[in-house]
Amino acid sequence: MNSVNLKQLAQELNLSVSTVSRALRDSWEISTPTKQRVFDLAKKMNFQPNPYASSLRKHRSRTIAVVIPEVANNFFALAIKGIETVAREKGYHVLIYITNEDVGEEAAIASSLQSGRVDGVILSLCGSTQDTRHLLELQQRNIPLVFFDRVSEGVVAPKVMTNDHESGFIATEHLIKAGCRRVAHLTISMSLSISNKRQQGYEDALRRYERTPEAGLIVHCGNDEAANYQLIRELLMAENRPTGVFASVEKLAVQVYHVCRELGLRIPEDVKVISFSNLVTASLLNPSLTTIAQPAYDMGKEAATILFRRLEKKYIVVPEDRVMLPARLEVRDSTMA
Amino acid sequence: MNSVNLKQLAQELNLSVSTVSRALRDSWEISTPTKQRVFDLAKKMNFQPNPYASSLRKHRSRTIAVVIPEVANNFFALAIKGIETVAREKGYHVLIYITNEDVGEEAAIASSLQSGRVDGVILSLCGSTQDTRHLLELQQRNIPLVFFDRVSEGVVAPKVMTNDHESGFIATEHLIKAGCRRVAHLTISMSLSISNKRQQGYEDALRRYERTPEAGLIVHCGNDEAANYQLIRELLMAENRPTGVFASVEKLAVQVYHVCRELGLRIPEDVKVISFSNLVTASLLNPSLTTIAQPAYDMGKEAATILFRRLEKKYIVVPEDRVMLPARLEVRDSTMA
DNA sequence: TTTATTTACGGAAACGGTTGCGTGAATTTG
DNA sequence: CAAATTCACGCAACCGTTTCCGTAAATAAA
Repeated sequence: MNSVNLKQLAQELNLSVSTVSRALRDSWEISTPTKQRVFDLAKKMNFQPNPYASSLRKHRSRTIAVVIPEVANNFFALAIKGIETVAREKGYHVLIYITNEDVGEEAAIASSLQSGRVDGVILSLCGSTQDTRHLLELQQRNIPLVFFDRVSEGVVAPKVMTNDHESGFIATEHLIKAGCRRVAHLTISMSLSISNKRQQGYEDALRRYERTPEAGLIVHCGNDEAANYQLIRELLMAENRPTGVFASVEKLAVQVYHVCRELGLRIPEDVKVISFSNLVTASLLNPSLTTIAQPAYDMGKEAATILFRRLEKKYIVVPEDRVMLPARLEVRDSTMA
Repeated sequence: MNSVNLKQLAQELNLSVSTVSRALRDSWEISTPTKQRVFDLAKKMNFQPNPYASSLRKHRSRTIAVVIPEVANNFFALAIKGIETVAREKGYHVLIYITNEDVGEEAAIASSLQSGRVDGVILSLCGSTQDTRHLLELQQRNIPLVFFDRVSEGVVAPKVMTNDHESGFIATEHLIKAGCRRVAHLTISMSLSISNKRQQGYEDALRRYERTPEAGLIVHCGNDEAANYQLIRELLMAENRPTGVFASVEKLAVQVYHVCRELGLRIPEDVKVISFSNLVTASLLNPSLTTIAQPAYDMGKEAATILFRRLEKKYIVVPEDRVMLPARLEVRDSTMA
């Protein structure tokens, strides 16, 4: 283990432990020459203060938790990168937890975070979360919580999100203007606020262009890839199949591509496709995919920044910040007229 | 903060702190009825033991660090998922650190991990790492280290890797058999062992088919996307340009696609492309990309499993495990004859 | 019945920093 | 020159758990 500690430094320098501690924290109470001696020896012995002793005494761990539904997804990966960047800048450490879209796991993780292990939590809900008691309990323990992307409307906490309603509207409008008469929407959750907003945007766009939303054109997908494939397959095999598909997440767009390939449907001639996505290869797909790209990296940075603001200046109490970053429509071949 | 602690439980129950502590750990020294009383109250008061107090006392944090060069990359994202899965199963927590392919950051992170913050480290080197003193220092502090994918040959530690030499050979052979006379290799590092092995496999395949490796056909790329693009552009604009390209990482293959698009080169007619890659969209690219796919998720799980074996049973000392998981060749249109 | 052992628990010392308080010496102020 | 500050540092309590001992009572062995 790490055996060099304050006591050893103190002994070596004929100083008290407290003096060494203060010197290392550059306290004004310690004379410059003494500080220098301490710094030098600490460096020479490669002293690393035990973070757990410090955390125990100070009730601050300089550690945050990031809880996300999945990681093998460019959006969340970029968000993590943004969070980690800000965190390391601020001298914080980042614990990562993956819920695998399972509320049970999410609740278990949240519960374990009540121990004081982290100073704050950045979280993106899993698709099935309805009951948010586990998150309220976190807050009751005075552990600040910041949502990003998949936020909870029921929990009062800062939220970093994109303009989902507007984006849903734009995506749908884009398909309509490209000539689609029947536009379908693939969604992942009935409870997630972002899903509902995107769907609302979709429906509003339909009405704006004098179409009636049809239940059959809204497909609720889940976490089972094979089942999703079947749902999409049925959608596209129907006689009055849609000529445009708006996917709320990229994995569903990928499935649409596969289904079209199987059914011999041409994109964009037979079916036009648009999707929320941060795929780096969107422009290289066959055909290239029109996307609504979210500023994932910036969202991560923003969420982290808000959290650290709360952690470091407690006197600023902003119970419900809402940061809305714009998503970008990137038009490509999959929606060509 | 979390205010319910052992002392409060003890007071409430008219027991000593030590008894409550033992009861919660289900010690045989405590009678069954007492244990039950303790359990009940702990549950009722939602007691969560302070992990830092415990870590301080036990010199074990039940936390590991994962250090990777980047996260917005399906390979590393899947590896993290594998690691996190095993870790949570074992009751461990996962700290994540991203080096951004910068040795300086890697060294700083390794140095900070000497504090005892983590019980072990899982690491994938960054491309520029040559000096590994910062890793040796970790080991001197008795912090177990496990490499995955980008391993260091100079450091004695368990390594989870793929058959890079063989894969490099197979990839090159595949291009040759598809009819490529001149095969280029795009690599990311001159020091990384996996890069060297892949390149060695490439060169051995060339010799096996009676070709001489040419320096001009081996392109050393870096971290600057634009610079890489230019390098690849020059390669493919040369009069005696290669008819086959073997990319050692997927981001370079993506660049090849973009360059070909700009130059009007057809894949696979003019240039055939194969790449190490875990892209989910490989089959949907235009044209679909032939890949060497690494079992990223399993590599993460394996690395974590080895680490925990070390952490939990110290008496089994296996200084240098080497686990070699096979990569899979997935033939697609980008290498069609 | 006496002695040895087991049972079930309490006391207190760690773990390694942090910090409130105290103090002698040096310096400044009146 | 006396009094008030300031300076530079040490002492010891504290954070919450764990664990080494110790011990009274209960039980078992002799």
